[in-house]
Amino acid sequence: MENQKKIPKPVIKRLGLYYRCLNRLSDEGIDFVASKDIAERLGIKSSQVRKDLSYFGEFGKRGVGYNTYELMTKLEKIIGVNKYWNVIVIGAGNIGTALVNYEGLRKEKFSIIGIFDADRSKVGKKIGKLTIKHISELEDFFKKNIVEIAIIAVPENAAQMMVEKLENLGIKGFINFAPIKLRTKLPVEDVDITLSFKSLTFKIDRELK
Amino acid sequence: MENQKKIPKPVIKRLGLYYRCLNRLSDEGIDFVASKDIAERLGIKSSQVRKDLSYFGEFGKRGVGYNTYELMTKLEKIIGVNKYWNVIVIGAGNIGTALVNYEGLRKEKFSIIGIFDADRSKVGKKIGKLTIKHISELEDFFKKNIVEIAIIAVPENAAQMMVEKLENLGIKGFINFAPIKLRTKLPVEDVDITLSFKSLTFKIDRELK
DNA sequence: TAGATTGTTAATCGATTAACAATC
DNA sequence: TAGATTGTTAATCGATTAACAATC
Repeated sequence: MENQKKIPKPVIKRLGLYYRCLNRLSDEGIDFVASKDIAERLGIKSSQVRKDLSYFGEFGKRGVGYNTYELMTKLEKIIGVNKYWNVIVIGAGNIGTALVNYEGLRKEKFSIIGIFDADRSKVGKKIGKLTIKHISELEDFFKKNIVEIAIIAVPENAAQMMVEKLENLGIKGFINFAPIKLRTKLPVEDVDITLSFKSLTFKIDRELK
Repeated sequence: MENQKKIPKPVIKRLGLYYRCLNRLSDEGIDFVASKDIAERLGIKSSQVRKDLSYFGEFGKRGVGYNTYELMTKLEKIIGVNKYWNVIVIGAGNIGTALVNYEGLRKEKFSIIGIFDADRSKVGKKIGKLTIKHISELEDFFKKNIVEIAIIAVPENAAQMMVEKLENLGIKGFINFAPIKLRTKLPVEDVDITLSFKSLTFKIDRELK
């Protein structure tokens, strides 16, 4: 229920953290939890937890806290991981291969159902249970499968072209590993581990925390 | 030169983006660049570029812009990637293995010089040019090598213990892949790809950009 | 009831941006 | 000089936090 107020970007990032935290609490057999407890585990303020949740509804009981399982289920729906998402990987290089092998994704409701590469010498090779397909097979693949998310793991110069092709085929969003800003009207999440390393060295040199 | 004013967190994140952008411009043979051009490539405002840079000095020429190579070199020093950093990986699972194989890190001045695991059945196996060592060999390894950064790629329950061990051995900072908040006085950068996926599905469901 | 904790408001804090004098 | 673009100030915008009435 409730307001269609604009959700601040930092809140979106924290939703996943809350969800993860609730999962842990649930595993630990904790049935009720106060915003203060969640905040402590995540190293933030309890008022921030309450404020963030308030964008989506009223999930707590005053004087008591939140029902762990109930809030977890609510967050699951809000984030959209109450169902499996079909994902394809574009680019069977180092990153693409690693992602297909990474079982963590599937656990979090993301199923990689295909991997594609432009290099014909890679086509036909197996990665886990998947066989690398050629880029030219994409169109056909979209006809036979529901594909929602594409992981862009191709070199920089090929990324934008692939994005346009996939947009035309009806993809819904991108996880982008190419070190470039993608031009698209669809949602994109950029991932660049080397940027994290650079933030770290900056902090180390300045003795920041 | 200049002020020891506090650097806003978002600025730290953008430094790497600026550096990357300057690298491209340099490759493209562009000798001078205006803040407007940098901003356009990154999808931000030119005043933000100028303001961000101003925390570290005056690098431009009015009416002209910035000398690409010069600014790149300055940023390199500011970020701290004007030298190589020695990195070890803790945990030879999926993520740890992928990182050792990922040549992108070395290109960005991060050399992985060791990988460690608690599982003795993995010890002795090769990943690229490295041989997996047992956790118990860490102390000795620190005596024989300069180790600055540790990548935590072990399961959640082992992460905090490893952090404390490494802190005692004199590590300077952590890249953390464990889905947990590490308690340490040293700088940490958390990396969690599944969080990016969750932000994406949230946006897809709400038709946000 | 007494104690605890929510949901929300208002105050504070921090980051972004427009605007412009300085100057190449 | 005329035009362009910086570096910086001040205004705006957005996010966090403290505080507290509501209520379990």
